[in-house]
Amino acid sequence: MELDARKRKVLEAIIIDYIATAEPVGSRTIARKYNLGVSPATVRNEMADLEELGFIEQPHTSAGRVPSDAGYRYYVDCIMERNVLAKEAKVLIEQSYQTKMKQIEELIQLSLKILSSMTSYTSLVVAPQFGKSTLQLIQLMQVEPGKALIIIVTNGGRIENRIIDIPEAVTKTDLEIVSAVLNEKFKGIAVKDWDKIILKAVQSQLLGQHKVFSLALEFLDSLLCDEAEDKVYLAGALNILNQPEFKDISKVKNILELLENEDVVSSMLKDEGEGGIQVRIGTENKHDSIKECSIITATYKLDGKTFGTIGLLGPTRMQYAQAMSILEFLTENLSISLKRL
Amino acid sequence: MELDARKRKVLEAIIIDYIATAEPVGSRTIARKYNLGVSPATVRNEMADLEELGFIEQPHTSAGRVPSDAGYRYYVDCIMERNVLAKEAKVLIEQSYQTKMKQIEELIQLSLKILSSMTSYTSLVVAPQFGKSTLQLIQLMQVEPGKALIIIVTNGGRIENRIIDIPEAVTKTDLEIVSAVLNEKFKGIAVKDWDKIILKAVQSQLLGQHKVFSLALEFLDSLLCDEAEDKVYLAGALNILNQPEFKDISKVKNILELLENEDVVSSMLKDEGEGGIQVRIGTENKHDSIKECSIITATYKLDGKTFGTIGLLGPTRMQYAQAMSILEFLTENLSISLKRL
DNA sequence: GTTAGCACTCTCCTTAGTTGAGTGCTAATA
DNA sequence: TATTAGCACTCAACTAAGGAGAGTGCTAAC
Repeated sequence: MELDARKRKVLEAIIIDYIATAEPVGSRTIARKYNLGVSPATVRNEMADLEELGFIEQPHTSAGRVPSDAGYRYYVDCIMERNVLAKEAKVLIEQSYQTKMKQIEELIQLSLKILSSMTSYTSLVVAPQFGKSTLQLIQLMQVEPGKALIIIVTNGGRIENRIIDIPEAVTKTDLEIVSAVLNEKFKGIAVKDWDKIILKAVQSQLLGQHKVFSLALEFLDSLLCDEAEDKVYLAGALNILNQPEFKDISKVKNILELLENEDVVSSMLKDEGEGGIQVRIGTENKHDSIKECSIITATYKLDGKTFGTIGLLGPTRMQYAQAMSILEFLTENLSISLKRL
Repeated sequence: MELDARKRKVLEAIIIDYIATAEPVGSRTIARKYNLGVSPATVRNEMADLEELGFIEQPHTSAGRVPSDAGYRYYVDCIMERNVLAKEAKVLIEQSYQTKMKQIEELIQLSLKILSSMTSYTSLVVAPQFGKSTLQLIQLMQVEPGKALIIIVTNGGRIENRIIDIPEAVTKTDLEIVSAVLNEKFKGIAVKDWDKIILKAVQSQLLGQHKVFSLALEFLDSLLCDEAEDKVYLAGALNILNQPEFKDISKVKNILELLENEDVVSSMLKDEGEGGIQVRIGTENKHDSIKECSIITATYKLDGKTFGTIGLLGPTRMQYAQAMSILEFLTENLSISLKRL
């Protein structure tokens, strides 16, 4: 759809003004503040057209106009200029990533904090899907007779551990042998490639030797099952309370409840269209409670492969340009820090 | 302070009614609903006395009465009968603890969920202070050249790990030797007893042999420092939104912000008076944002020693008797499950 | 000591009127 | 033909006034 230049200007002015004020925008305001060089009457005519096209709406007869989801969509796709992030903001982000992180979780929490404090929206992450990591180390150790600690380390600094019950007869040496075999079999292989077939093969091949094998394999198997449940982190959820459109407590409650559900958050962030920054506006979201919100997502990488998704949740009346450029610059930095880990 | 029987009855009726309705209670309501066998006028006289004593208050001249913090305090200390928990509730809790838990964290999260769902208040835990645990296993492993994983397991199923940089020259055998020595020195000793003095002694004794020692000891040292920061968990924070006294969004915001701060939550739960169930009502709390809330806390144990604190946060208009008995029964079950871990 | 009766107070709700922002339409203008 | 000034109209938001209702404190009678 092509709009003529003036209509675009009017739409842009309405959106910018509404984003800033959260109040319906009138023709007079636009004509005066966004010097288009025409009278309010002319603007009114343009607005009537834009309304017919579905880009703006009137809350009630004698109010100003408010952008519709379609309006925001057009703005994001066709009007908005991709903001170049201010130097100070870049420096701020880069400095924040200077501190040495020890764990991948710390790094993610840090990223969320930066995002939320810079944008004052809610920031979300679905963490490294386990399946995409490759194994660096697997080790079994005796904790006390009858109990063993099994621990696996993957690239990106992720560590998983569990204590399992083992037969009392199993010795430390047994555990070391098992560890050695498992390391040999799985080291350097992506977790998602340890599919059931490989597991089964190893299992049938080695089962006779030690009961511990089957227990260890059980653990690995359960890890594979857990893989489906991505880990979710979020920060700045309470920023929602600052938005005037959410002064109604029941709306806020619905959103915050949604955010407490990891599966939901994970599905919210999953983007079909790979690559780059995705924007989902208002009703484009599946979940009812966030049909008045927009979500901006980006992916971060490790070893060149997409590793996880990080996103921002705000009202549809969102600072799209600014938020997108912050998110973009931050994911770059996150990916770099992740590699250094 | 001693109140005569009828004043106690009136106060009790006011509190029970107010807890149920969240509306100021009038003399007529009490006389009729809580059949005291006297007329509203008599009740009014009693109420005037109770107000003078500071146990109840009037929001405005022609409203009913509302309990004051002092009123709740008197009720909890002197009037309230300690509820015996209903069989069904006990069964519910016991059943919930049947499922086999693998990690202490899971166990705590489960407890919080039970608490919040049964009471519809917010439930809080400050987790096992590290210092109270005893070491079961400490182990160093090579992950890749130049990087080692250090892992320690304590009783109660707590596992801590970190990846540290080591000189590339360090071999697997070196790490095993170091692990063996550390295990020998520290196994079975409470973390808080590895005080700086012991650490220093070990350090000076062994430093010459391997650089890895100093790195490992550094890790242990940093664990000791981290000890001060208790881990905090919470569940059901959004239950606050259901309370009519918190329909004002700014109050809610203040409380939820407070709950996001781990140090604050930790200090809220710390109870000076050891043992048993503690109740802190309204202004008895230090933090301004929760001066309209009450907190009930209890401690749970491992090996006979107090291990952590679990608590409930609700409006001062709280179901004290019920909440206390649920909390009491739950901590017993939690302590038992913890031992089984 | 208890109670009925009554005047009084104060919040809450409803109604009506006023204000102001903003619109759409029409006719005049460039 | 596109633009604009003018004007009547609409509707939310605010304010003021007038009950209605709940509850009190006081007094006098029981």
